[in-house]
Amino acid sequence: MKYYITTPIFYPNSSPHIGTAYTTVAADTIARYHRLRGDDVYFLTGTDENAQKIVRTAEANHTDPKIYVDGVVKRFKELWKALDISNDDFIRTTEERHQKVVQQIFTKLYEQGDIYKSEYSGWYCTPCETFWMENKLIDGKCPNEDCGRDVELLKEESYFFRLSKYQDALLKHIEEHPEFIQPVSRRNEMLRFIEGGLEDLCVTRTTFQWGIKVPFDPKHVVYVWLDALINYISALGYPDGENYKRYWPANVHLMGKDIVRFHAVIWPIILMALDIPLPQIIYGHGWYLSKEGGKISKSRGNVQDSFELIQRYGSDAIRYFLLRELQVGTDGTYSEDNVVERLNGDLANDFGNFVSRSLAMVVKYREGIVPRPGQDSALETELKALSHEVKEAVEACFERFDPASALENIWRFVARCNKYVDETAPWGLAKQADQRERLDTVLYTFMECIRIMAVLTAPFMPGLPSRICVLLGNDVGLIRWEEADRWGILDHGTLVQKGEQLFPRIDISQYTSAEETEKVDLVQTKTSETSETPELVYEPIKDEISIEEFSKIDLRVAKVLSAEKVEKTDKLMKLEVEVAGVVRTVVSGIAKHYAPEDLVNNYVVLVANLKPTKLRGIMSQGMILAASQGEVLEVLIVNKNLPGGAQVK
RNA sequence: CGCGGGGUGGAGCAGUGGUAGCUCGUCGGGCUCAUAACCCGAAGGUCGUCGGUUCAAAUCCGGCCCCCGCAACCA
Repeated sequence: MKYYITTPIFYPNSSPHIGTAYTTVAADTIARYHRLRGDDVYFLTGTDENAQKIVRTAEANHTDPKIYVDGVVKRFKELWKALDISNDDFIRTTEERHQKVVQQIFTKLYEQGDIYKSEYSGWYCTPCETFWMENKLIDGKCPNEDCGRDVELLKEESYFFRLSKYQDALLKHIEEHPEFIQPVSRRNEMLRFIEGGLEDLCVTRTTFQWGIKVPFDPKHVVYVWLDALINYISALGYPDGENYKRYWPANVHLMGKDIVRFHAVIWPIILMALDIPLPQIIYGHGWYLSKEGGKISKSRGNVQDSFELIQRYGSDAIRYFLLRELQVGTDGTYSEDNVVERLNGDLANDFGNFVSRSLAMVVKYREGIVPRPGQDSALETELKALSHEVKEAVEACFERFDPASALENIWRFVARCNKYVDETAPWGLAKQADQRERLDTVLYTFMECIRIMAVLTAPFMPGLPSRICVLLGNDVGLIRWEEADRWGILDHGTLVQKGEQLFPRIDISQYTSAEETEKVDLVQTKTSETSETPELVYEPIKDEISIEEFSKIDLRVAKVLSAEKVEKTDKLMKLEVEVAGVVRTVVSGIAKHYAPEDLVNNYVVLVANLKPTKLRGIMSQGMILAASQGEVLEVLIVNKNLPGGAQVK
């Protein structure tokens, strides 16, 4: 059976953090599982490089987009290698093999009328240099209070993809294939979204050049999704490639829940328009959130360097944690404490310790030679039945894309093995001469338990099998999925060794101090190392300006008369300030950091001559100065009793 | 009323009509092969809240409160 599995292609606008690694680790585990079962697996991942955001980030780093992207892509590949990701291919959307296919498909869709040229239009106010949506206009004039002048309809030429034409066909497909979008919560969401009506999608831009050009109209660049989604077939060599014929349609596209919409709407419609079979399953998993409940992201300052984590705990442990902790379909909590808890509890105490103690006994009581087993007792029979039950449960979990439950089941077996040690008490048997055969059976069973544990965990922790095989007499052929519930596989007479601990326990106190010193390191490296780190912590210093240019900005002290949160927004606060004897309304994005009463009667710094603008329907006349870095924000407050209106220079 | 997810013993989570379960933590005991690991036992929950359906509700229906993500929004 062929099995084609993909991850999304990632935006290389910064290095991947541990949350984004989940999709790839999960896909890798599924891919490895299918390979172990003998399937003909193709596993694809890659990077989505044709985005405007990339250009901006590159500019901020004073470098060429291509050079910048090459650097980040290298980091991605290194990370996947560090995490033992076994992808068969890595596609970059800047590669010719991809661009060629996108252009070909674009042309085809255009020729058959599914893509058409039209205009992307908006009302433009020349003095304000602003586009306005039709519904924002006041009496057909510029809504800017100080302006109110006529606006003109300006158009940007654009190509559109006829999503609407395929809406019904798509709905029909989703309804007829309940497994198409998973889990069900995502499916329901998508059904509701599509039923709400699809609008044709704008698929080109003329305002920037970085990207794939429309072959017959090169001033247009293909825009985001139409380009990105096609990677799933361009990587296979569509339309004539061997791999395309062999692997398409995909068995599953795995992704985070945020991009299910594009995969469940735009992608199937592209394929329908091209008369290509649709992928079988689109699976949207949840996310890792930080302990505080927020998203893991750089702007929140809770991102930890993935390489650092892998180096500290090992790829297998990190993979185990990621796969074990996130419950299917919902969001999970990430924190380093949890990683250590899982590592110590599940991997060191349960798994690693069982391996140690059982090998130690074979070495101690039988000189490391695996004995020939005698008659089974009820205990062995029960253990064997459990291995069968667990194997089947794990297989069912893989069918449902549920690695967390799969591991939970495997650990039922691990726990049972530890209990078996207690029940059989080999140290007692060793003291009784007439229990020699019984001890042989028990010790042999131990070794088989280790082998089975290695087989079951192989897809999740790919570093483990080879390490365990070394302990069990160096036979690399021991890892066969179909033998996960068969017994009597390991030859008696095999010489085993104690070896090193598979998962040494982590000392919590040692690790916390390590984290603190690392923070100091980070600050130091971030300041010295500027070009190396793609994740810029500081905005680059802007270009020089003259004193004349600076003097155009009129900064004034302003007294806050009143403040209130703007309804239905998270960040906005509406302030009444007094400056130079005039009362002004200012809207500011500080509501997350200040309560209204914290600001009233304080003197703040106002950019007094900034062009007013409307925010959530409220006209804001100026801007309050505030310093911010990551999560922290502080409004500049003037303490001496300066009158509202005093100049700031 | 923009869309969606969630509120279950101290913590993190399972559990879609019939004695409320898992992991960690806590307390007590056992064992000594092992990585102060392993095994057994115990304490601890009005399953957010109010109302409804039912012989029976964590589970189904309705109202409300709270948390989170997306979207919007940082002049």
